[in-house]
Amino acid sequence: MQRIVMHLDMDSFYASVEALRRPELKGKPLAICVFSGRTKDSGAVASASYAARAMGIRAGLSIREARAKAAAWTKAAEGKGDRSPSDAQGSGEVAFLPYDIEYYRQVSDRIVGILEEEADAVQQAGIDEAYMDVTDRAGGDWDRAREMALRIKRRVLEEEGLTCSIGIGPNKFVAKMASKRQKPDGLTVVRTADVGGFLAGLPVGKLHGIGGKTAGTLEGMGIRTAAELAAAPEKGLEEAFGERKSRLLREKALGLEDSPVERRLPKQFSRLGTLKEDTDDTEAIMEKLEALSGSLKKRLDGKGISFRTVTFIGIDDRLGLRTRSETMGETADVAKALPVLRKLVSSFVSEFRGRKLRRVGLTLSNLTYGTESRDVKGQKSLKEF
DNA sequence: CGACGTGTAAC
DNA sequence: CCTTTTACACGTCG
Repeated sequence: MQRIVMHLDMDSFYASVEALRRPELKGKPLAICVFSGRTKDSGAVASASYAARAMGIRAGLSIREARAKAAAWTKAAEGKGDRSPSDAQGSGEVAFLPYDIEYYRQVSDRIVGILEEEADAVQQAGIDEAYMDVTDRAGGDWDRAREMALRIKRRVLEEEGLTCSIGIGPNKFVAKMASKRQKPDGLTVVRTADVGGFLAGLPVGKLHGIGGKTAGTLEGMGIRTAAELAAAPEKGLEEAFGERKSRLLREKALGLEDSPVERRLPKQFSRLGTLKEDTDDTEAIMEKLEALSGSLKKRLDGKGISFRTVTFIGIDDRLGLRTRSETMGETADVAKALPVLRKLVSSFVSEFRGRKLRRVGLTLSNLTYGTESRDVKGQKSLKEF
């Protein structure tokens, strides 16, 4: 049977969730911010509501830049005595709210619960998106799949008060591209026969998985659209990208992909934070790492996860990132990670003497789920579950 | 092959 | 002067 896959993407997820908590904010320009704590306004925007996006505020901007955009907008509106619809909704009063990932995770988990009731298989792909395989339930019928998507959108709206956009296609890649087509509150179906036409005119950089670097290289080769990429001579691509990646690029251009929708367990957990001031002092760094590891501990303990590999992440004053890691002989808990981190940090600072760090963090990986322990060869040595 | 470090990508 | 978190590919080393 022809596979049918959906991709659901929540609309400006963080901002919409905050608007639910504080209904007076609904429809207003909101910027959900990660305040780094270094200065009053240091940090970045993690998500912006649609009213804020209309002012040019979007995820990734520094909070300072976002405030400048908000101010510029207000000034322009005042100067013209203008009250256009988007700005009647509250220009000049962009709400800059702190981001609350714990809470967003709770909402996200409930939405995934809904999806699991509606689909044959669900794969979470980030806090605000998920793939669903609906082949069996739709009986391979695109119209039925569309009805299912409408039902999912209705349930998410009724039960969580949130809108989302859904794309439907013959595989995950096309479904993902389709969900981006119409937002917010969109629904886009791309049948197998329509895949070619759907992708052909898209700039290569818009294809999921092709970022700035790859798009730049392709453009340098005169390849600008998916159709041009699909038709590009194999030889040139392989010279630039190697065999494996070339094949991947070609498949993207053609919308060919067939990986299953499957529940995945995280392979690593990490936390990164900004130091009050740049430092090369092991003790100051350890203090920050202890705080960060505490929040990781909560997440791991709750799920009964242990790990073998600890990675120290250091980001210097020029924003260059370096890592140092060590794998232990047996699975460990967070308490055992601290002495390992201390070792990694001190070797790091002596190696990069004079290079002060701005941000530090840690990653825990090589995970073991459940209560079993594991020896060096990765064999389960106690109870299987 | 496992371990380690880096780059790319998406969020 | 700028966030966070995760995944994965690739090169290299022993």
